Amino acid sequence: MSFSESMTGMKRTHMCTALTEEHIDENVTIMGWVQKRRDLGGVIFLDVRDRTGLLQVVVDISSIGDEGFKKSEKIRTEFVIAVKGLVEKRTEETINTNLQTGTIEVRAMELRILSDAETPPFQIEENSSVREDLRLKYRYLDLRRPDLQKKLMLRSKLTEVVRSFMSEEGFVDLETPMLTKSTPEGARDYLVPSRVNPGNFYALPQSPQIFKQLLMLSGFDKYYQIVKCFRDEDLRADRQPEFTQIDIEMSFVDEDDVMNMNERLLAKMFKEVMDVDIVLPIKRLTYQEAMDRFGSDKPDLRFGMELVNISDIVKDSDFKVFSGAVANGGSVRGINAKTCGDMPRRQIDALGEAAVSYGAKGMAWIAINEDGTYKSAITKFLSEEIVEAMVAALEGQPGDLLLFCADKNDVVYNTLGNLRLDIAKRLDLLKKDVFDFVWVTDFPLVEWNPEQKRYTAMHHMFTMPKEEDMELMTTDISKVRSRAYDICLNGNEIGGGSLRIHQREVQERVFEALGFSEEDAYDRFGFLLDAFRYGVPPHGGLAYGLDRIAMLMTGSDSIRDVIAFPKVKDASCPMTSAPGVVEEKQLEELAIRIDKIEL
RNA sequence: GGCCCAGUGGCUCAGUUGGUUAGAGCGCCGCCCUGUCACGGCGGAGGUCGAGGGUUCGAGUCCCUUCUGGGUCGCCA
Repeated sequence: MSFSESMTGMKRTHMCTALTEEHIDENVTIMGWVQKRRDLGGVIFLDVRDRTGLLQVVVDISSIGDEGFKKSEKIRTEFVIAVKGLVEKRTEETINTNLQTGTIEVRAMELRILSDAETPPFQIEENSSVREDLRLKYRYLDLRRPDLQKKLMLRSKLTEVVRSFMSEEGFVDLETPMLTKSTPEGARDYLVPSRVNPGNFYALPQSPQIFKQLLMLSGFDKYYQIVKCFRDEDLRADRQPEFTQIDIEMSFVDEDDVMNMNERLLAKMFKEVMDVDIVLPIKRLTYQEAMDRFGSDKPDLRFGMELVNISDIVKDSDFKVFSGAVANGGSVRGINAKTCGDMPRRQIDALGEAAVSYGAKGMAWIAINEDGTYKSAITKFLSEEIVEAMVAALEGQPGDLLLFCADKNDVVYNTLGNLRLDIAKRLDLLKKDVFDFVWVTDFPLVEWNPEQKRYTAMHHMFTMPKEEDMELMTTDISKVRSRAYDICLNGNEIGGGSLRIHQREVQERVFEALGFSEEDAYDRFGFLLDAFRYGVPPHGGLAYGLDRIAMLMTGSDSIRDVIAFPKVKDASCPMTSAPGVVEEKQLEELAIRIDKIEL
């Protein structure tokens, strides 16, 4: 039986933790949820919770009267109550140092139950260890937990800082369409059927890329938008099908202009939200350097363990795994897992299995015993001289574990780059309170897509090639570098951007190089190419993954923790059960027939 | 789509080589208690061990299938 009283005649005067010793002897009215009740028989203590925190209410029969006390005895966890009462100082012995408001309490003079509540399916408490699927089914209860509230409020603070900074810098906040045109390149689109154009579909934007470029062409000069974007791809801890970008575009700028402005933005974000000082300018690595040293285009610079190329040392050895890889145009590289020399064989084998999952055929290793001798399955294939040179190249010391991978370069990078992270995690080198930024620049313009057997844009098709590489466009496009840049934080890509092509003929050359006929290009991007006839400012920009930044700021392991209502692995929502089937009538109106449903 | 991990009262977990009636803590319900704040005391309810099938004299435990969730590879311009 539901039970509730009217709020009429009561007005909240303070949030729970707004009350301090300065309010002693004041009459106040507080409202919130009952976190905990401690019924001692003749006196009842209630911890009342709102988004600011907890406050203790004392219900005493001498203050509240018979009827009020009787009512209070019915109060249970998560009831919503209003309390009119007197702020009192606690005696020395009854101070609770664990509570922000622990030196005071409110003596209830009048109490109303605004809403009763069933016992929740899990306890509402900080740092819950409840299974996430249950938490997400009852997300509205999960969101009552202080840690999640803090994270979402930090996110709100973050967007507030961004908006104020962008506004001060003269950026214009402009909205772009959510119902737009599908662009088959890149990620899969979410499609929206059109009722008035049967058989036609909108796509939800993967990013406002083309629109923001057109806004530059229109003369808005500086644009930004905090905007939802959609990608119909598989989820990860740091990937949701709908996510939020801080989308930025500027006219008459080069790389340094964009990067400098964004460094100031990042510095302000981290100063005002986290009170963390970022050292400017932020380090820069070229893509090639990032791959060579860290095996990743989003390197984690919080620790060393850099990759070392030992191809020259082993290229003439009799060990075919090594010499063969070099002969085939690949390389042999290693990393030094410091202090891991005593790792049990089973764990080394597990690393080897991980290496295979990263694409390698295997992983070679040399453990250096404390007495300087080696434990290894490969040293017998190599001369003592080569082994010594390998150890020296990796600066191996007694107690170290050296890991090697020999293959094509991209496999070697991927394998060692990931092993480097696995080992760092094991050695607890990934400190969450350290924020190490790096720009990665000079990305290749294109990458080979083995499935489609053609080159596809690495960033996107509007990315400007480097001028000095322009002549390679027709001879060897795989070597063309682009004027693209990513901003990485602790091994996460938190943003990326580029200077855009603003010359129509360059854009057409890129389309052509990517295998688009003029007809295809016009079919898909004709409006953009047309627009380019009418005066285009040189422009460029950047887009941040807001969720990822909030995730890293809050030390969360998943962006689900900084999104109020996230989706789970199969892109469904456990709370609303979206997506769901729709009525036949709706499908008819949209001229859609469901062909097959796999059950 | 592949691989790995998890699923046992409302929640978090334990459960030995397959062997009596499946346990604990928290929560919940009732009674008692006027200074608790992890309140305390006494009593109590609550389980098709995710589901289905199989092996076995006997399955929470072993095997197969499947569902749910998480991680990851592919994928993500």
